Amino acid sequence: MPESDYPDIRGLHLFKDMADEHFLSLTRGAYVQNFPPQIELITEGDPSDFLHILLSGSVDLFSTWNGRETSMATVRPISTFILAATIRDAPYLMSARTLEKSRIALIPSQDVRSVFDGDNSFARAIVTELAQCYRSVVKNTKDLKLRTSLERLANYILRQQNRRGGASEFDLDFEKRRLASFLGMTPENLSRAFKGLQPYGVTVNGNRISIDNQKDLERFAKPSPLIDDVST
Amino acid sequence: MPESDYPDIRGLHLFKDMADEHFLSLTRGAYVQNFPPQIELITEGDPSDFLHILLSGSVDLFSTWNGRETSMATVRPISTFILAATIRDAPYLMSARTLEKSRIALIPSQDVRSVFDGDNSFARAIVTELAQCYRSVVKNTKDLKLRTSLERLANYILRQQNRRGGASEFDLDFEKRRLASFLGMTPENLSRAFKGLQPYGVTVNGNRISIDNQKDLERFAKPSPLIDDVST
DNA sequence: TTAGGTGTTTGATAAATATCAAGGGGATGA
DNA sequence: TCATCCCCTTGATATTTATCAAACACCTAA
Repeated sequence: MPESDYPDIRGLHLFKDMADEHFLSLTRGAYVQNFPPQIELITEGDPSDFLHILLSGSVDLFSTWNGRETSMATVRPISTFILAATIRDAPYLMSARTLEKSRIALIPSQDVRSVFDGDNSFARAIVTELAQCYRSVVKNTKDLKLRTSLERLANYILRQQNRRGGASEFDLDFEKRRLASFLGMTPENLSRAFKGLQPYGVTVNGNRISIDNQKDLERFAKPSPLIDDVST
Repeated sequence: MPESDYPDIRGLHLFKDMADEHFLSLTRGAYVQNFPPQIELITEGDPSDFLHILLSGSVDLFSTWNGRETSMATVRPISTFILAATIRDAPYLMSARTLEKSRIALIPSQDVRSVFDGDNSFARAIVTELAQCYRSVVKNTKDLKLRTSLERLANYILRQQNRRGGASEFDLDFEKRRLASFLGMTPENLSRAFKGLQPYGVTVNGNRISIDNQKDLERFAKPSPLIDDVST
């Protein structure tokens, strides 16, 4: 693994407080690779040989069953993915594919587990990270079970807006059909859902979303910190 | 906290390997309480003051939004709940209510966090537990997004059957309307879904489920270890 | 510039799911 | 024993969501 990648990884909350020697023993066995778009990095059900760290690009986590497929999450740099499987030495529950050209560090899961046994601040960082991941998935379940697809879309738009500091116009950062899959609907219905938000002041032009009437949209979407806040 | 409760709690994976002195400092501040049925123990959004451990009885974790409510999980003894919120010192994402008369140990979250900082085997046990919880929720999301309600019910029945060692007849262990909510459907539709499984050899009589044609049901349900296995 | 290809949108229709209203059945308590 | 309550079921209907087919828009490469 090239030393130039060290700072990025070291800066992650997960690795920030651990002892230098342990960090080194993680990076010793690690390697970094560049992948083209649309490469399947991980297939669900496979043993979790590596903890993955996305350094640049983006990765889609998805799952399949009985010929159907659904997008579970999008990973953006710089963050790890498939941490829980690594920790439990259990098979991956989700598959992963690159969405664009991506640079990814791979740390042997075995190394992660043994350093985790020997380095307490690393173990603690993992706990915090996992608790965060857990809470994200719980929020997602609430979103799915308590809201209609129109409400999910409305709240998604508000969350995106928040991520961009509240701008009233912004571009969707991925394909609509993947957004549809992530929101648990078909592309056709996403298209209709965008229209269904017009009465609340949402205009769509290609990938560009404008929120013309913030208040109306919020009144409809009823965002809740216990579902929509990213951090807590 | 009465000493008679120590062994049960100490036996949990979470507390098994920790130092005696740390276990004592957890139990010192803890107390045990008996609750009648239908008591709301926790309200989502509240600060996570206590880690809860269910010693006997059963507890429903549920969430609400905009006047709607959905059951997220059922907790059975002996296990903890609301671990992630405790760790992150973040508000509860789910509410909890007793389903029957329940005995619950309450450990101040502050104590959990400080022991967690000082006891490595405790920290590691928490990681393992959290990773497990995370994976459960991911499986649940896959179940929700990839399956129709009929398929979810069919797989639920097979999972229950597994939990009871494969018996071809068993009783549902909770109200159908809560099962419906857990599976993400209305009580009316659950009722119809049970009928919809008759062609696959499922008979329902009150709370009693019989699987008359295991093969047929499995062929329809297509259970997958990556969604339906409890352990991995 | 044009021809394909891919992703999106639209319309028509079908399927799945929810809602509303009424009826049934078992438990509980007077 | 009967009345009451609560839950579950059933039927009719409405809403939501998916599917299928076709048109459209945009991009890329010849």
